[in-house]
Amino acid sequence: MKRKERAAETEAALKAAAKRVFAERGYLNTKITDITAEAGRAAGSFYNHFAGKEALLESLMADMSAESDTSTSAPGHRSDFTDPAAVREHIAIYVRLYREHAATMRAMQEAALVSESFAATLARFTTSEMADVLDHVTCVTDAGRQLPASPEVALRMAFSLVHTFLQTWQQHAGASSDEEVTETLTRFVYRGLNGCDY
Amino acid sequence: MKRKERAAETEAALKAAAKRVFAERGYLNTKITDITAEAGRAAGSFYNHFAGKEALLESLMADMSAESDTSTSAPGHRSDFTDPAAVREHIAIYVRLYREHAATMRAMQEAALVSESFAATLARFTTSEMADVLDHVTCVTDAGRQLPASPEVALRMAFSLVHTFLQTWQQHAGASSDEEVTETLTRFVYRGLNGCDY
DNA sequence: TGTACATCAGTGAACGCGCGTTCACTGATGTAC
DNA sequence: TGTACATCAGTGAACGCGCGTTCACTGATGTAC
Repeated sequence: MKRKERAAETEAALKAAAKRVFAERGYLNTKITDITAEAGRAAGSFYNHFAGKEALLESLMADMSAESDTSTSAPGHRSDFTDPAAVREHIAIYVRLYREHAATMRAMQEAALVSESFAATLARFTTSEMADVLDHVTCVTDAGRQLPASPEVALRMAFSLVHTFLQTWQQHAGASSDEEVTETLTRFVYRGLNGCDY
Repeated sequence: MKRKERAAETEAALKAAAKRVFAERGYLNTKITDITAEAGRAAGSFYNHFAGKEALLESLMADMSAESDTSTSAPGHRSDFTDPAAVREHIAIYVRLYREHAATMRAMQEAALVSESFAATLARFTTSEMADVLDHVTCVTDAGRQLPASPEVALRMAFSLVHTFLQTWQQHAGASSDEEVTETLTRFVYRGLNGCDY
């Protein structure tokens, strides 16, 4: 079975190369031959593994989704967003996910701007991520505090804040540590949701 | 001088057509001939007025910048962000600007992803917008309250929150009025900056 | 175990599509005398 | 005011570049007997 191994190796090499190249010059600016060159393979080889650049990105996205599922299903996590630690914990998970998959995130963002179907995929991803924590937000109203909007909208704002901030922050990479970023985001989001500081 | 009039008319028609087409299918997905067709002109006519799609977008961007300058220089506006009305007023201005120039905003966003120079232009625009209100934010610390981060970073978070929210909101267009959107954003931003509700 | 054939991963030159850009042309407007 | 020529905005068919995609070929791995 050396054949399948070899094929799997090449496929992995193409995906890894794609991530590197996407991170460097972006998804839309990347040509198929950029990926194959970075992976050290011939142009034609690409199509033994993917139908096109879109299919490759879908594959990268699937990897990220899978990893996201495992990290959110960690047991015993705090689930009440009136508790600053709970907010911080969830943001930290997201910061880690973003750091690992920054290239895929950026690529998805670009693809979503251009393609309806990628926009839908990305929207589905975000929605599913939000669904996992929606009940954490309703704890705020249960505690007698007032959210800035409906739970769905408030959560969407929190997510877009985290998302955009991580995006701009990782461009000026290494400016600050994960912990600092997490703390800053936690402060703003906690206040926004709860209407008070901690 | 009928010639110059006619040329100016065509140029205006091309810009207006571009805005419509950009809004509908995005900047990157738009071909030169899409714009000329929408404007009811021949393909070749385009190059009498613009060196390319980029130059046209730069022109639209310049229009937006100009308008932004006039609207922020309105006299007698409230400039202390410990006052909810001041926050609301500024957000309202931004909501209006965004509504007017949604197509240009979206186009710039897309162009910035693909081109360094557009990324720089957009960054400059955002920075200059932020500079106009930075002192409003420092009022918060002057009043003895604690910002969630440095004034620059806190303001950047507020901006990206507003920006992203408007972007997703105008996709599901007409879901809510300008006033509602302004109020929702004001709530979240005010809390985030001041650490308390109003 | 050896031989003959089949299958598969990988190669890279070549093909062809899509679209930006050009350019010779037209008709209208402006200018010179 | 009239005539002859110049200039300009606009036209759209055609050209050509860039890049995605194909395909005949190679050498290696697997299979049949």
